[in-house]
Amino acid sequence: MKEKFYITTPIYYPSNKLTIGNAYTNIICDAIARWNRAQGKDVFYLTGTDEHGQKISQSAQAVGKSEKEYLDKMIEDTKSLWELLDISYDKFIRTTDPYHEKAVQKIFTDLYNKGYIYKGSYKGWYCTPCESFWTESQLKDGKCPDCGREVKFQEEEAYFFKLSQFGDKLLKLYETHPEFLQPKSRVNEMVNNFIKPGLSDLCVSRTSVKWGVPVEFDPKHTIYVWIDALPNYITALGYGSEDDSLFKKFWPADVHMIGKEIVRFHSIIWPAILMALGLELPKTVFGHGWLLFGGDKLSKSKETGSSECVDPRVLVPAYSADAVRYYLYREIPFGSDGNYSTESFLTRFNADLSNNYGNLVSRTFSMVKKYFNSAIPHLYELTEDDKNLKATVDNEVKNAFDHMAKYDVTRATTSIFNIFTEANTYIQKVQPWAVAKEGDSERLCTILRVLLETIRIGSLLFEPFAPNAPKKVLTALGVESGKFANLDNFDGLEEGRILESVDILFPRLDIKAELEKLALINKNKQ
RNA sequence: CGCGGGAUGGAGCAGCUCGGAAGCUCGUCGGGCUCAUAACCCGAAGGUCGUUGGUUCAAAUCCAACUCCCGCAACCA
Repeated sequence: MKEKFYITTPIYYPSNKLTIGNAYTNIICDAIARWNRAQGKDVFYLTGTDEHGQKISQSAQAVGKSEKEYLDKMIEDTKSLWELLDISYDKFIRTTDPYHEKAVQKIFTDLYNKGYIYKGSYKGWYCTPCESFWTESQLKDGKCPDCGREVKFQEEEAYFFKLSQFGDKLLKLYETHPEFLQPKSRVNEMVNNFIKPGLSDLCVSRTSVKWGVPVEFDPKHTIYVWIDALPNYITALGYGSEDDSLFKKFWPADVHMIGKEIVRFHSIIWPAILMALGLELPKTVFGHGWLLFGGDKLSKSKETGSSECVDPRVLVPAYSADAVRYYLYREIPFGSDGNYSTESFLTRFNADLSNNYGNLVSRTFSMVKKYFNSAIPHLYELTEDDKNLKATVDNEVKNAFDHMAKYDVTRATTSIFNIFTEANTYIQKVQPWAVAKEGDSERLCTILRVLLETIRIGSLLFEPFAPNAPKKVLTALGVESGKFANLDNFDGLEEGRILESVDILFPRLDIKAELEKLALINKNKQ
């Protein structure tokens, strides 16, 4: 049986248009999903949206629509964004999908029957216009942190999940499974901030919020976000429905990829819920860092006001999904926060994609055309130079695999590009044009074959990150894309086959002109 | 004393777990090549590794104190 691989993104809250920050998570997951598929694994890649709660109702009202109408439009936008970025998800879950709502009710009832949920009362500071409860510490100068108006202390009936029982079990989980929560530095944060001070029980229902899933046995309550949103990872697989074959096949998840701000929910609340349900825990929860803009965190409101144009809906049509994706993998150190800047995006585009990879393909193909009428030449005996290049390729292939096993897309892409850099250096060293002048045809054959094979291997490895340009190259080479094969040898091409010509993959950019262009677009948007 | 992360040549970063002649990318300057997308290759300049003190034959790396920046504190990826 094929090895399975289950990867998830968070489900996004569509109270606003998604930003490049949300897209970052999906872009990372996409490379990991494609990488695993290329290895022949049976991959399930899940993404979706979290569609309940007060804010959705408010956002819908603001534009004079029903929740359903509002959401359908937002979900359409979200899906088109994923399409734009070539996100190859296998399933898109909406928490308003009927099968999810049913399963969530079952889970809630199940937890109640098992004694993990009890009825109590929720006390807090209530802001009437916002219809929201706030804790003491959330208040800003004793007023509502959202609207700044007066709040009053209120009490309402609510159901609670016995989170407080799980402190020790969670500590033990972190201890015995250090790979559960990554990067490691996040473990201390959780333990010191939340577990050590003692976990309190979690409020899991509301009577004041109408837009939500009703509690089966007490319908004036709606199920609050925790038990509604987090279980999407299992309901998407059919848990709690008639057909749970996918659940049996894919659960537990290999990795929940999330942003660091929701680490707490995924490393404390979610495993506690799973333990209570008696289910297996995900193998890894990975809290990646954020994109920073001039050192600031991106927020939805800041995006338009920023001097940077970071809207993927603008960047992708102008520079390709490959470029936007590659930039994020390469420039943002995986796991940590990283700075996004338009200038460094454009610089990387030129330096890595045009000059290094694109030009390598271009110069090699042009020589094969010029010297051999585009027929893939024979590989004769390797010289020292050839063997050195081969050694580098072998080594970087291995590195790329090691890094991807840890989901480190930054180091993986770095390794892959080392291959292209090394190939460019090799060309300069062996000077095929000089060999051609000397008339040493055998040597020339070998040099170009070595280069084509190196390009083949590099392109195969690069394809999960940038699904378009490498595929063009592989197609031109007559190699099946999306499938790792012959990565350890120079025997993956069909001798004599005629290379198809390839257009310029990444046309070099005039950075100054592009910056001006983007600034103008950004200005008009405001 | 709330918790956590960071401070390394002009810019962005790696190295710090297991101390031993400071590295990468971009930029700048000089040279080479001519197959290629004015691309590619080689070389050079540029850093008292936040501050102070300690351990050591030896510290960016370990220890202590301090300064500055950033994030989190029950749902902004």
